[in-house]
Amino acid sequence: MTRVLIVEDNADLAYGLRNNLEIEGYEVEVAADGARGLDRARAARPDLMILDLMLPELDGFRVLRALRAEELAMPVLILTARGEEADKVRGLKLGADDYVTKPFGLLELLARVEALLRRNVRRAVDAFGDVEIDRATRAVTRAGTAVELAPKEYDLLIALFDRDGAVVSRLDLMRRVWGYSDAVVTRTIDTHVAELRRKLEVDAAKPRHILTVRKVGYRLKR
Amino acid sequence: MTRVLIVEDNADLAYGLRNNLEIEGYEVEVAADGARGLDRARAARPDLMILDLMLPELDGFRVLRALRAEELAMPVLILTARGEEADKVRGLKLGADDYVTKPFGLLELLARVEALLRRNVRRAVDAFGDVEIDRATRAVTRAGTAVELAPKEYDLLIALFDRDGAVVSRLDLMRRVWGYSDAVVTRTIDTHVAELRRKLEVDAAKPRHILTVRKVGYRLKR
DNA sequence: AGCGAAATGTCAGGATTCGGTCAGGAGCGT
DNA sequence: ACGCTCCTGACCGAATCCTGACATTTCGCT
Repeated sequence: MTRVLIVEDNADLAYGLRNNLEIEGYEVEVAADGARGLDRARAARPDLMILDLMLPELDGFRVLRALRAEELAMPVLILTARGEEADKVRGLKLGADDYVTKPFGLLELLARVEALLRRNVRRAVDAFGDVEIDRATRAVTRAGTAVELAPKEYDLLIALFDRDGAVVSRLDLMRRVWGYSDAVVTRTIDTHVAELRRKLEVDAAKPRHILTVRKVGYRLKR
Repeated sequence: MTRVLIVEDNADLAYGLRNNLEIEGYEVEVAADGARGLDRARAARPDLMILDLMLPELDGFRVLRALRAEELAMPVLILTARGEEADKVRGLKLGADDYVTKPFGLLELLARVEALLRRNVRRAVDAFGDVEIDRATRAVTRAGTAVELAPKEYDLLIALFDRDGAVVSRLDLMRRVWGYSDAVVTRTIDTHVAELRRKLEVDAAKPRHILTVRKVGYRLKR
């Protein structure tokens, strides 16, 4: 499910957007000011953010800057007021991916949202080593032969894969895969990692892709 | 220039549709009631009609019947209210070519408009395995012999088919087939899938096309 | 190098969740 | 009233998941 975060203080506009995006099949969350938007971006890691630049208190520019400083890399579509050419340019310089000028046509906005997501979505088939992942069907193959992954295993694999080789902390894994907000002390994560290694590594005892980072978490080396 | 006639009494909705269709490059005309719609269909001979079924006075069904009686053969896309299964089926029987359930997503509507206009040129028959789907008549055959599908079953099949082999989540199915916006906890989807398998699979216990993706939904493998 | 604590790996059974199946009943059109 | 369709809740088996005990590894410290 593709998740979209709308950061917009105008409740009516936000409501309209939410409705239409939901009808298109997105999972939508709305934040009414910049601070909350930033919080939700950190916590929920949406796939796309729609950001009004004109916000009370913490304005859109600062939200953008903070986002990029924290390396939250989701595409951002900014909403600018008509004629504010300078805002638009400044927004794009700060790392926005596209802009829409208010008042905008719904269709235009939806088209841009789709375009951004499509551009951002990795190729339909991801791969590392001799493992291939087909996200459309949730099918995984190793050296060409199908590997049956249980749901949690697949989710875990994706969570690791999407971080592009960077370490994913246990807490992050708990959040992304298990939906918990706090760390868990059991061996749950390790067990699933072990299972993944068994199924995807040539030698599970000497993993070459699914690596342990002691005291932190795991990472997936391509 | 492709011309579209919208027959819709809700002025706001008609306005929104007109705008978006015009942006897409169609020439659009709006009629606010059935009688006027019929007049314009006769006089302007549009390439496609978008017809709300719920109209004051002369309702959509009568417009449809009159159209077909006069052998005005342009494709007709009907707008039905959520849950009005019967209306939809009745409309299709009266010669409508496709339907969209309100509230609908613009992108979905545009996609269907395009599909209808395209189909007008060459009528497509979809197929997977030994199953064939004729969208114009909602008829399905397996190994050449007709299979009777209930409306929900057909809609479900189409929802799966249109995703081109990708997984369709339960939530998506709920939205696309049932028009709900939130997940439902009952066995509704599963029973209908079971029925589809019974009717379309060689061995329903070992489905080769309609596949379960645990924790997510179903997918249709061609 | 040797030690110990902490972190991670391993494993197996028991608990849980999920999907398949079914029958009953409501709703609706004929 | 009848038949068709659809929804629902209960039941069941199987897949999946979690857990806690134990083994092993890692790493800082002496």
